[in-house]
Amino acid sequence: MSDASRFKSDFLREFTARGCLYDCTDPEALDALFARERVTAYIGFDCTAPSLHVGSLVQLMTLRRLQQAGHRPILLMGGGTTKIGDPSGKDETRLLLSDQQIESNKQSIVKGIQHLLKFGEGPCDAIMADNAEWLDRLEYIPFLRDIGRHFSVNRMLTMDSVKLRLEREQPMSFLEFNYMIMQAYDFVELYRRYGCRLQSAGSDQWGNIVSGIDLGRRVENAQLFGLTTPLITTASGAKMGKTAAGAVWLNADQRSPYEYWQFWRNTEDNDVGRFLRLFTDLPLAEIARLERLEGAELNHAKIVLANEATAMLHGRSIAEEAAETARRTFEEGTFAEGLPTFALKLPDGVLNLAVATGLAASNSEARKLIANNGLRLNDVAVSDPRLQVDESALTPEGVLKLSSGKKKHVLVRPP
RNA sequence: GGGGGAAUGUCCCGAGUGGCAAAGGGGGCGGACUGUAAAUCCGCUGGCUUAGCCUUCGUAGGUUCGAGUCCUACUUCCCCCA
Repeated sequence: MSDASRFKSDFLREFTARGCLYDCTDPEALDALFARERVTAYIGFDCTAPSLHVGSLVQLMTLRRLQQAGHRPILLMGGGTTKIGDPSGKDETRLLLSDQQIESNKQSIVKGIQHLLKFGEGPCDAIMADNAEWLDRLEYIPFLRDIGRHFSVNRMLTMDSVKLRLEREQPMSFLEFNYMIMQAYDFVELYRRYGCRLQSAGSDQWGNIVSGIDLGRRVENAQLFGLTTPLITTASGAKMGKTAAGAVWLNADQRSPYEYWQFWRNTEDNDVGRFLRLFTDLPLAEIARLERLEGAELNHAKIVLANEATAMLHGRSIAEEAAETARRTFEEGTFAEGLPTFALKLPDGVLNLAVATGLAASNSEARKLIANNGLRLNDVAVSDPRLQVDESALTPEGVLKLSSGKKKHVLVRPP
């Protein structure tokens, strides 16, 4: 699947060369379709949280690359399917969200990723849809007769999303069992509404995609396609986008642009080239050059990666600010205004400050951090957990820098 | 319907003779070494007003000076017989 030269279409050549392609139904026919006409394609995102995280970035990049190659992407928000919950890859049923929660998550998600795609009325402007528009209105009996009859329960039981749950003896409700059918129906509905021919997603969605393709053939006699991207892990094998502090959210109000920049800056050496290809728009030749850097020189490539990834999500000037904050903090070791800042009243104990700024989860954890020589106040290690911090500790700039370890720094500025 | 087994530190896996804040991993955090990398080594890893106190071993009761450990009931899951 990695040989880009076998494709004729610009999109699939580029997509493959960047390491985005995992699997594809009928690659030859899809390639021909891409080469021949403007293709409408979609990816669905459920609204389970107020923000997507880095784990969804490959999918978002797919939509972006489709658009760049002159095709038309559909961003499908799962306002309806989120009410059911996707069982794929999960051992346990997810908590059900309220309709209001789903709606508010949807708004927030869309806001967070607006820079990645160009929406509008043009021929390859992105379209936003919400499957609640059609799923909420389904009538049970007609739906079962028109759509349900095309699904074989025997076959559904063999799909990984269901099979794995059954094999591991984890309960699966009938509600979740229906998720696959809803997703399949989405594909058909998007075909009817927008002439959508392709669904893309992560490789764990293969079964759901194929179900949609089958359904399209049966009810619309349409030839639909599926394209999956690899599950991205780091070179050390960890799932990407999960850090100790939790998921790497895309929305700025959950993970500041500076922290987002830092996330990319801390990429492992062995991931730099791959991540540049997957997560930036830089030309492949430029990436090849950056990737050849060795030793400490590779840090330059990581900075480029952080700049590009942050600029794409938040805009170029915000990325530059983040880069400058990082440069001042790490290269000069000085105070940088762009660090996460907390307004806290000042005569206070260090333990309280560490907890209030999120550097420690509890007083006990803060004590342990101090015992391990890991907490620093204005770059000086704190040795006494009972230390009281007052205004005299403020720098000339009127702030206080508190650090946990070498990398996590925050500022405290009294109100 | 009958019989047997399992549930442990709210990240995961997992040991646990009646004295247990509970072995050992993984993961995570901190330190050393570095390049804000990896690998390696060391420390920490329930909470609090931290020489002490409080809350934890599926749920609810009970026996005991003392229960993760014994008894009873319940819940969920696994295996066997019908």
